[in-house]
Amino acid sequence: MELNDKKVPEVVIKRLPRYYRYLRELLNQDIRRISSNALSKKMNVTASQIRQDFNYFGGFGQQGYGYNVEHLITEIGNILGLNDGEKMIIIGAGNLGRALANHNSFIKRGFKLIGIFDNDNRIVGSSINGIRVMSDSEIESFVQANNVDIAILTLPRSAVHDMANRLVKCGIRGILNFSYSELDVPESVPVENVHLSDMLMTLSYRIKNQKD
Amino acid sequence: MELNDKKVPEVVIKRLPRYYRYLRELLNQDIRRISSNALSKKMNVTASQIRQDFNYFGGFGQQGYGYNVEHLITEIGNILGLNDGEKMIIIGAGNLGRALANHNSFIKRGFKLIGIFDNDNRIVGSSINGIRVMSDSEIESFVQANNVDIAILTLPRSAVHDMANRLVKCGIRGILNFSYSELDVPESVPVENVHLSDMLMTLSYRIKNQKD
DNA sequence: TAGATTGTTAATCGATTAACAATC
DNA sequence: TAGATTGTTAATCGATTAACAATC
Repeated sequence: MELNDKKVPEVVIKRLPRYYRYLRELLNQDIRRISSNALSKKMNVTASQIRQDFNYFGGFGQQGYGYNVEHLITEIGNILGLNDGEKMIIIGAGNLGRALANHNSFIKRGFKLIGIFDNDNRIVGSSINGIRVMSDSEIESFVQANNVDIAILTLPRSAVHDMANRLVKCGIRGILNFSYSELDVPESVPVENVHLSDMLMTLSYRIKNQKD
Repeated sequence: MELNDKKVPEVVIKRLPRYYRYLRELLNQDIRRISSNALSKKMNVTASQIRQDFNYFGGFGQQGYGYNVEHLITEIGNILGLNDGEKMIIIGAGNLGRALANHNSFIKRGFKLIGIFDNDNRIVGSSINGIRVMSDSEIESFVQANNVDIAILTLPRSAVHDMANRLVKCGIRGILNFSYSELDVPESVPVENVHLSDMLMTLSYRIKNQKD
């Protein structure tokens, strides 16, 4: 499947995981074929948008038939790189880091958690969900030796900037950041931020303005 | 400050917490006044957008001077309802629920965590970060008695739909959902989803397409 | 007053929706 | 073949950016 020359808008990329989720649910229910119209009703978007979105990547349907669910899942999975077995590490084995390490459902879908790091020597050497906790000082060598793709940062705000710099220097390819602070890394290293406070604030606004 | 009659776009609301964060940082550095232009450089957005955004709420600046940082923080805080002392509960005291309960920085900013619930009787009655863990069966009475605003759901996928229904019935006003499943609640109850798998997928795509 | 910077209108850009010819 | 539904172009809508008059 050749990519169109048109650049895929960010907003389309953000929708792909949601399509992926719904399509897998369909397949679970043994629904093997679906039209953009039927899918649009389930997902509460327009059929037009679905067809436009898929056509950024070349069109996966067939006129008069619709889309083959299994095929579509495979294609979207490939677009998202879910079959590449991206390797992840968690940095910061505090409450949140440990929770994420234990939460297998966050971690599956083709992503492999291969290391956890902390600067507290009392827990270095222990194991969380079968994964060894290593010392912060080993990060560089580990990332390079294992070609780590993604680092999940669950560090205090004060530590996160230095850590991001270290990671960029040793070749990390992407960062999922849970610290309440925006990272200043080169454009070439994509960052996704999970700012829970921001989400609470947005929620608060929406609650407050419910009846205006 | 009177609201304009124009409806505030969702995308503007989503930006408010980020403004709030940056402005607080400025105040920390004892910067008491800033122009849209200076702020735009720090935040990597256009000055035009900043002025447009603020003017949805009536305009907080002064020609020839710029914006008073402290005043702006207060106004945005009010818009977001951060001074309303919204009350929250966490439902599901597994790894993630406990991590969130312990993570005071997620919880501050005017949001009050007043209860944790779980269906495992072995932990009911214990305490996490000074907050009592109660039984699932007490949720309805607790929400009603305490006027709980927000429920944070850290439940298994299978349990989350029923729970959302129970919460809506007893008058919850908003939901922050960590389960990998979309909730089907009335429009009147805003939901924010934290879908970590989706974020990893987006990150994966961006890594994969870095050099195209 | 002169300079700076907002508030606001107008122009541009991009994303969503509608429409329909192509085609399975 | 007739019916269905895509792929794709055109129309609409909304959000961002530019420009500048108002004003501190």
